[in-house]
Amino acid sequence: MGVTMDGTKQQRRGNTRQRIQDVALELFADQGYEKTSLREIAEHLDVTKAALYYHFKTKEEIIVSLFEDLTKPIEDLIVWGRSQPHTLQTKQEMIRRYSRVLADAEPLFRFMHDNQGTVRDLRIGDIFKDRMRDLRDIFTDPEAPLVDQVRCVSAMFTLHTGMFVMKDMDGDPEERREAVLEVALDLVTQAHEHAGER
Amino acid sequence: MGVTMDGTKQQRRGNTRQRIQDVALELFADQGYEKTSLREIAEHLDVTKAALYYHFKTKEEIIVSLFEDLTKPIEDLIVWGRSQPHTLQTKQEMIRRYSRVLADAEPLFRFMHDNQGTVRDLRIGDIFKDRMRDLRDIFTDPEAPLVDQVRCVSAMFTLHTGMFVMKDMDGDPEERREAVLEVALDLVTQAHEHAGER
Amino acid sequence: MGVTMDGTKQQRRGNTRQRIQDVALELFADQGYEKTSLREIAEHLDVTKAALYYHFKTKEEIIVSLFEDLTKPIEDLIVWGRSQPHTLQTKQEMIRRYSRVLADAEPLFRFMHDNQGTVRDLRIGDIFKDRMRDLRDIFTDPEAPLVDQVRCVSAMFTLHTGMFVMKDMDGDPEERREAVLEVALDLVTQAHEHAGER
Amino acid sequence: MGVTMDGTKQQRRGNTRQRIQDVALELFADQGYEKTSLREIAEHLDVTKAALYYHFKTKEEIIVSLFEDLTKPIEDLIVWGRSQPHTLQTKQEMIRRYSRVLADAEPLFRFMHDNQGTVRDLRIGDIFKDRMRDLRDIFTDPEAPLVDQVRCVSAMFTLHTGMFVMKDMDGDPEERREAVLEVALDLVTQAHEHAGER
DNA sequence: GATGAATGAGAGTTCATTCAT
DNA sequence: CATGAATGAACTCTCATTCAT
Repeated sequence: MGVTMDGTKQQRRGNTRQRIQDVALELFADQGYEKTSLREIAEHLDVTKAALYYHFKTKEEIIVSLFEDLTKPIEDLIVWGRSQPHTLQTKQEMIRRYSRVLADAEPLFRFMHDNQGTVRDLRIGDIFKDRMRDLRDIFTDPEAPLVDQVRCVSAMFTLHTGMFVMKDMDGDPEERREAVLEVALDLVTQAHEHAGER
Repeated sequence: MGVTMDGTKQQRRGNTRQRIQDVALELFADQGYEKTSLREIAEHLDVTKAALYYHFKTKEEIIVSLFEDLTKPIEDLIVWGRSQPHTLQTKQEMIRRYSRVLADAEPLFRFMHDNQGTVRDLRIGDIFKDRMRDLRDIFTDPEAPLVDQVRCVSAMFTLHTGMFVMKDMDGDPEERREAVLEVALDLVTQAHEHAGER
Repeated sequence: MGVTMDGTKQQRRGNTRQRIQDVALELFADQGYEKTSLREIAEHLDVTKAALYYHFKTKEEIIVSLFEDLTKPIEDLIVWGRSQPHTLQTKQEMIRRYSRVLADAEPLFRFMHDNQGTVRDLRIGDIFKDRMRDLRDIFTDPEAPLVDQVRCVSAMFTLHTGMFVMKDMDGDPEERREAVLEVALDLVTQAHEHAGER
Repeated sequence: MGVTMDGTKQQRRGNTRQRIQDVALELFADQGYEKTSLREIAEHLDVTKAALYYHFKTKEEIIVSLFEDLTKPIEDLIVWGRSQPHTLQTKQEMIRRYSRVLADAEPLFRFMHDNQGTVRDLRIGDIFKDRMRDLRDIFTDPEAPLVDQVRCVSAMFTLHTGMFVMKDMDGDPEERREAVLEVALDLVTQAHEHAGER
């Protein structure tokens, strides 16, 4: 129950779980997982810590739930990628879609990027690693030369870098996004071309 | 003091500071900064926590000292880069040297990579950011098209990714290192070529 | 409500109170009173904690209710004992009946035995103490020498010990029960004989 | 540092560990292990909770340390018992000594008696069980009839009961102690006599 | 050059209990 | 007859830090 202007308590229409997730994600992304305490999350929501435990069994479960809810689009992307022919077009489209996925769940991926060490220790670490590998396996031909495999991985991580590290570069964000995308597309294209030459 | 064969304690003539740094770096790189407690460091050294405070004023100072001691090569690289003409050769040589620098202080850079969020909050965050910017400014012509600037940044981060993320890829490490280097070199070369076309 | 084969919930026509008692006793006896949480009880029953509060006002009331329901036989035994002449036969028969009572409500008495400190703080502590005193007063003649009073108390507690402590002794349980009973009977007999000698 | 009459702080001459044990034992014996919080112990000592953790790694370690420090006499008794011939005299002397041991470390054994369930879960549970078995093996001849074995165990537990349960009986404590001892001695004597008859 | 002893702040977690629905 | 949502108080435990010796 919250407090209204006249001091009475107010119904929370069962959206508390969602609100916890929202606040937690914001704080996790801003300050990191370990530096964000449950007290802090609770205070932001005007709830007691115990309330958090009604909705989530542990602190880790909060981040796991966020991960599970927000990485659905990546799973979808993997499914889609697997259903397509392994052409250059497909790979380019994958890069474009992946770029969009990252942008849509920016806070989560910013969190993952800034806390790679922490994430690895959490239960989501392995899952995330698997997803990354799945994506890579769609981009790269395991028979391809190592250098082309690297190019593809580099394309993926260029998107990450573009989102989370180049924030301080000049130019407006949208322009930068396009430039990053172009470089990533170039990388997969080059990787593919060599394949054709073989 | 350590324990010798006859059970007596042994002098560690003044190298304790160094030993603290060594152990701390190992633990920070393995477990992260916040998940490594001073108690843990002290135990690994068979010393009390208070002893750490004799050598370092705070926990943060330990990592700062590591950073300062170990990033000298990057400073040198920047100085060198600035003293050279802005040719493609220079940039390629920079990439090669940077790659070596990363490899030589692998634990520190692995730590920085895995704990980007934490690092940002620490005092070293700004310093590191400045270094990265300095490097970038040597690689990229601020007048160059955005996409080429991105390419150069991407080259640098490809080296990072190659060191800390692609560990699970097949192939032996040395081969992988070379492949990564090749991709990075390609990226700066492309960035440069376009510049020439203008 | 439970789950039937077609997935719908099933009536538990008013026996929930009973089921709570059953599960609670089992858990209390196994883990102790304080180490058993209401959450745990509720989960075992596939019911919410709040449901427990519909049937019992507090956690303590659960154990009180168990105690009241299950120690009726002891009350009966006391009533019977008082109605009999204070002969040796009576005392021996009391021992036999007491032994049976303990065996019949084994989990409760095991709980009481293992948690004597806790029980003392609970509301049932005093009640139980009174019952024990009542029993003792039937066994022992307050005029009898102290040593004989001790013998009678010892007889009673030998039965307890026999049930809850000697579980790890060799021999099959039934044999052991009889041996324990024989020792207890001996003790009251000796107490009585001395009385005769006076 | 403590507070003196004039409000200044006072040295604690390194006896804090001992003081923690003393206070903890008193509270554990009075209220039980789980119902005694570390906050409570700390407050009694005018120290912070963290100070307790300087001296003991966990709450359980406090009780373990008490157990280890205070049950040495039982170990000694076992050693002594094993070195003696298995005569009636030995057994009787064992009973007498055991009675004294219990009296000397009364608070610890009162705690053990009142919290048998808790003790079982703690690390000391198994150790204690072993000690009891060792004692039993000295008292009882494994070849003896079951009923005589029971008599011996009963003798031991009569001593316990005498110390911790019969407190509310009339008569002065010393008289009661003697009466209890007499009953226990009788029990082992009877057990032994039967053996002779075989 | 280092230790022993302690602190204050705070962490995550669990508990019995309440109450509107 | 029972649930969903929440609370407040307590818990054990850990941390970086301090300081007299």
